[in-house]
Amino acid sequence: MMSITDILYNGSMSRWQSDAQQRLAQAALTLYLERGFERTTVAEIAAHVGLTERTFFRHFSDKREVLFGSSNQLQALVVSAIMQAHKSATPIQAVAVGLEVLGELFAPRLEWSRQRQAVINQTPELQARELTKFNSLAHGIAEALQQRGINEFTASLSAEIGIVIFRAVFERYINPSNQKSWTHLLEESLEQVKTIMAGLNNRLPDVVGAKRRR
Amino acid sequence: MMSITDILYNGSMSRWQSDAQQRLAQAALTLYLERGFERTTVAEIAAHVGLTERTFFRHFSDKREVLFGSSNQLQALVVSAIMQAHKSATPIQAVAVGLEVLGELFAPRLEWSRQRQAVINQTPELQARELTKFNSLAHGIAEALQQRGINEFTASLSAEIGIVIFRAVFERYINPSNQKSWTHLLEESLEQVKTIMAGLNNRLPDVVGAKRRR
DNA sequence: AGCATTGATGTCAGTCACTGACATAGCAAG
DNA sequence: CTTGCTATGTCAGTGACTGACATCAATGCT
Repeated sequence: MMSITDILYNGSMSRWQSDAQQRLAQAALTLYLERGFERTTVAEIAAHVGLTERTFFRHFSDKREVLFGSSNQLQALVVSAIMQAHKSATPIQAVAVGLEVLGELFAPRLEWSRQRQAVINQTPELQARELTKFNSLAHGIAEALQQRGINEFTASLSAEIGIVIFRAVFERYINPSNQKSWTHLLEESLEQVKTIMAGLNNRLPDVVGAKRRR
Repeated sequence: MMSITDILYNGSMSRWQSDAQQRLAQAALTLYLERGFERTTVAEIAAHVGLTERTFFRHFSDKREVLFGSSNQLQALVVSAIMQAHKSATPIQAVAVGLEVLGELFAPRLEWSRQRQAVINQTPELQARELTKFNSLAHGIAEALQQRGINEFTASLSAEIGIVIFRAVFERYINPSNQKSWTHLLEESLEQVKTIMAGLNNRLPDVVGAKRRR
């Protein structure tokens, strides 16, 4: 069974020039915070660590991607947890198990996560990239659920609900005034979504039905 | 009370050169379908309707945005319907009402919607833009729900669940093999999400709990 | 009719993200 | 010491997007 560190560890550490990648990512975050994303040029980032624009693009496909290196690891973690969830777990329970393990991922990097999120929240281009990462994560989760024998429709709906919940939990977890644990916030959000959907049963004096009957 | 056509009608029609915008959008979709998004240049699109690259950018902020002109109207429609939903409707019912009216929007434009979606599905850049539109729509819905007196947490969760459901419905509605009505697909998806969330109650032989107790 | 105004468009020069082709240099293994 | 691999540099180029300024036709006012 893979441990968290197994999954997180980047196996292929080339011996020279150990961490151009890391240094570029750090410099990028710093500059994005100082000058803003749009007002910092890739050449600047590279120069700040003694490298060239061209080298930056050999490490990151994109000016945006430099902030999203960890999302692959995140996805691997969630998927792995979901596949190991108890066989009798329902789809939403499996997703919950997958999301719960992320608490251990963010706890140590709280301050970094806040800075990163501050930049993203100021930059539409980065928000768009974040959304595509979430979308990719949803697909990964849906796939994992299908391997648990769940049909595609249920799997993708469950996965996307998982993302909705993840985003809600993360936003509140990151908030400086938050006191609650990751797991606690997760349970609250799950419960809230369940409650919301139970609201489907409410009898209406017919407004929806009115159109349907036409 | 505003009608659909009231909302959709673009009030400020300048009399000259009435539809450079429309013609650019049409040419763009056509070219994106033929050559693919990345292999068509903005200059080409403009040239195809006898205009200049610079003029394109006066009508659309972006090479992508040319495919998303109708999303503002869509958002206005949904929001308007939600605000007019019966007072006793639960949050998810209000959202359902909002989504239902979209059936009338897509039915007449089915073929166009399919072509547009075909291009988007082939182009990551456009998928990202689509996700930001959905995100914006979610914010609009959440705001509308808050104006109905719903707290922010419930409102934004309901709104994002609404988006998840919308995407599921739309994807199936667009599918050439689909026979079901928009409303029918909507009801199915709502019911499915409710069922999924009900799966939270399943008693587990403890896998989730195991970690929590540690 | 004549003239000033306004809004849509054109022209031009420039910035910056990103790419392909080719060159260099350090370290490793034989 | 030579051969090879890999990270990096250099350079030229494309295409999205912007700002500044010019043009031109339709409008409205006199």
